[in-house]
Amino acid sequence: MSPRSRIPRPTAARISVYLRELEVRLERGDRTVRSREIGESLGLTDAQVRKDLRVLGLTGLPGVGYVIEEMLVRLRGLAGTDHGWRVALVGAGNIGKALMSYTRFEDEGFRIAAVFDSDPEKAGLHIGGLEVQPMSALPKAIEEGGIKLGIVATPLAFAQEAADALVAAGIEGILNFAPRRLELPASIATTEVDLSMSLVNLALQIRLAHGVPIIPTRDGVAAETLNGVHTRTDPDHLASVRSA
Amino acid sequence: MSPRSRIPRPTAARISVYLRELEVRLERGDRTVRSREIGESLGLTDAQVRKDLRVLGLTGLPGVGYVIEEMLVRLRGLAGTDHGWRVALVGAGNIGKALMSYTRFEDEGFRIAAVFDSDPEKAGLHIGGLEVQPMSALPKAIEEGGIKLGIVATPLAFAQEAADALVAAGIEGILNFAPRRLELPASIATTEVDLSMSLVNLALQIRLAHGVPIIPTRDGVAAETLNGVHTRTDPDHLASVRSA
DNA sequence: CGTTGTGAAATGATTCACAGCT
DNA sequence: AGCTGTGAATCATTTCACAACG
Repeated sequence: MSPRSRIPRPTAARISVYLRELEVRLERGDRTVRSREIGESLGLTDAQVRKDLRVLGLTGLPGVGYVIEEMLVRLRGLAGTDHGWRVALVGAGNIGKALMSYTRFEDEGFRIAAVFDSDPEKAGLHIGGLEVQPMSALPKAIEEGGIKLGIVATPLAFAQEAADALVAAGIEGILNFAPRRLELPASIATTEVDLSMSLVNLALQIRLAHGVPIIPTRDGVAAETLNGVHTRTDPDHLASVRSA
Repeated sequence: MSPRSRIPRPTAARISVYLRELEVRLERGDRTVRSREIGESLGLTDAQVRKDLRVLGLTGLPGVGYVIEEMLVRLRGLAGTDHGWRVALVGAGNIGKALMSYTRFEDEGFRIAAVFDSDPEKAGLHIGGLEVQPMSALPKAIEEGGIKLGIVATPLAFAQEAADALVAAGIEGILNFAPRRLELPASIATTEVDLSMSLVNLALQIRLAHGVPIIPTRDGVAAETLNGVHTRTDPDHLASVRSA
């Protein structure tokens, strides 16, 4: 109960990256891996990798490295993807449909267990083995289905309403594809995937790397340039923004 | 030319977040905004917001705040979304199709100008006003179309090949939806959107917030708990991982 | 006035470098 | 002989606190 150890935020943000890297290496037939190898693949120093793994409760064998299978068990245990998460999807539009046929969710320990849409036209539709249900069916389905995660893939205007319905039904976390921040109780976890903003970030990387001129508006002195963010192979979420 | 000022990485990662926040406020009819207001919406301190804005070349009016329109011009100028980016999409599967009908790209200054798929079945298909072209048409279309950004939305097995084709054609940045790191020259910018990993991150937030027991394998002392990452309203990409 | 802009202090994360283990 | 685990040093970012400003 007493929190003795904490996971630094940057470390937490890297867990999913380690997970995917280790899955690739195991698939490839490797049984162990050195911190330097992981670091090279991911653009981190070996010391940083070791520090991360240590704080995640993973320990290696001097002279050898880390046992991949052991790491996977640990990391999947941390994420709970070993015991399987059941997920509710709200929104059966373009993005929703793409998610329904995204087979990789299953591989990583997630199952879309129910799909909802407020459009009566869509209710009843069968897509990818799932029947689209009306929003009225949501509370019961979530409670009885043991569903803990929700995905909001609705149009912008309906996103908050969808989120509210999920929260009211007792969901614990929301993956939000709508291009807005959702108003949520602090106890609900969220991750955002804003497709436009991903492109904006990509464009920014390019502009900043090339050196965009800054004109410090204050005193007349002008035309500095700034280098920034080369960030090859960058991933993830869990950013910058602190808790309330 | 001489880089005098640099943008701290965390600041760079927040630019797109500011951009979206300001768009919402302008739409709502606000003309100015205080650093504290932005901070409250985004979960940052007012001082941090002011520091960020300053390094981005934005300056406010003491006693009043910042002029939203001015900020938008500046930030869009930084991202280059004012002059419009042309984008090539590779992969006309489920995700690709969803992206083709994602109208928001246009609003934010991006236009999908060409779509390619290696599957001859798909070539010739018209989706959302665009004709799916064979991969052989890619180099010419990218060069002649002034296309600088590429999106990889292919199956896993074809992702690297798609990326190679884009790079060979002279693309500057890639938005990657395939669940693997792409092998790319250091000069190419990338942003990853890995849908499964987004869910993993969400699940991790929940588990870590609840306090997951860590058993420090080294000495027998067991069962610590760790609090971590509450991260409400978290966005973006541009992470943790450093450049090579 | 209330809010910006910013040095100085505090916090947090990464890198270094090497002792210790297998 | 090679690689882990980790204190100590460095580097980066955030917070504090307050003078300057419209």
